[in-house]
Amino acid sequence: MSTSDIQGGYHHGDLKRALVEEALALLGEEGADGIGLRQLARRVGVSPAAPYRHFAGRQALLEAVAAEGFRRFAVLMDTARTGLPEDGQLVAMAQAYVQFALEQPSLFRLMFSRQVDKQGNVDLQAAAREAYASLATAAAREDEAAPAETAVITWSFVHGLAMLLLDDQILGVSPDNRDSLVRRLAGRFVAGIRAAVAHGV
Amino acid sequence: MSTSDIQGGYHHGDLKRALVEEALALLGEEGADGIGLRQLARRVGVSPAAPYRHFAGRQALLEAVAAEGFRRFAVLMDTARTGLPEDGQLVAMAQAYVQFALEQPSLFRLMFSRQVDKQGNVDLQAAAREAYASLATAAAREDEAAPAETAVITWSFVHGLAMLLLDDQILGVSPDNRDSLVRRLAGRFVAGIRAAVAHGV
DNA sequence: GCGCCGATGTTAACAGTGCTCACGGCAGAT
DNA sequence: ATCTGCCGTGAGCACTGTTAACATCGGCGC
Repeated sequence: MSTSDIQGGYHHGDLKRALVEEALALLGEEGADGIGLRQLARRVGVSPAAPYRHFAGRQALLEAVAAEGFRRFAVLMDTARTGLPEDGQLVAMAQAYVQFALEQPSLFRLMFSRQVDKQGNVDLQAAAREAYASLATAAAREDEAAPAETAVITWSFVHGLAMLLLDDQILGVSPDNRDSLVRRLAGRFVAGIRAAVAHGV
Repeated sequence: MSTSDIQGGYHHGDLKRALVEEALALLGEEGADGIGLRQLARRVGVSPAAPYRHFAGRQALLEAVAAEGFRRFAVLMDTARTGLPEDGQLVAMAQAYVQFALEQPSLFRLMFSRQVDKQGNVDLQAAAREAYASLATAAAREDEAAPAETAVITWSFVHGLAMLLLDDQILGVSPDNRDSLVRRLAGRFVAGIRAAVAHGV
């Protein structure tokens, strides 16, 4: 009786999970602002106060959703690189990073918004770190002299690119040429790193 | 009688500006979520419905605040590069970019949040573009073969770095070593571009 | 089998919010 | 002096997060 059992009764069965899932579904339709505890409770079919048995408040619920988002993000990033030669992993992961951001814009925004507090939520913090781990590792491999710095630079570039695309800030980008743009930019960026490493900066 | 005149009367004088300024002040204290039209009206000393004479709604008010943020951002970026040799401008602007984000975290977040819609607000869109202009120009100068791509890559890197620092996502960063870290990373990034350009990628 | 009890749900209520609408007062143009 | 339009007021609606007191269920000790 652990996950989604006989939910037809006074007790729901697995309300906590149901709330998070419903919130994720709702995030696909509207932004994080439109996601409220009462609306969520209504959708799941419980009273407005029921969620408070499982979450300290709205923020706690949002943090649980964000943590789940980071877990899915981590899986996606890891899937993107498996089976590829080492010198192609970075570009592939950059594409996956951007793809996730654009396919789940509201979730991605929530994950990096101020509505969730990574300092005060260990679970969330751990999920976030894990998501970056594979990207950082691949980036660090490019530059054995200064792995940490190269990792941060790469991560910054990819994250920023995702953000700017999400904001539709880059001119002349349409859904069709977007993938190729990301591939081109990421390739160019990686080439820059390799050139710098090769010629000793 | 254009700005802040005799405000002691039935009519306020320059309520629109007063609301935006109060909102900016409030942003320094709490996040954008804590900023409400009623609270704002209360602080300024008008009735709850008064703001609706100047803004279509809460979102419009937030967009005006964000636009003002972009204008200040643009000034800061431009100030940062003036008087410097061309080959040092990029790093200086990167520092200014990050500094702005860290000094006004709530405003910066608002500027790039979904709460403001850059597509549907021409004023806001223009202010945003202007803010990036000088950074993009300086970046484009580095690579005459592919100026646009290099500009986007640089912009992505700087924006991502600011975001990650804002999120306290980068390990081992404290207020004292932060500036030097940004300078080092930005310098390294620029060196990468130059190496790639010099050796033809 | 029985009663208790903690976990989990419900109902009612409070304060606060965005937003709308009908109204009222001020100021400059006619 | 009157008219007109801008700008602020007040009341009210529907909604939200959150809390407190109460109800119900399932499992545990007896």
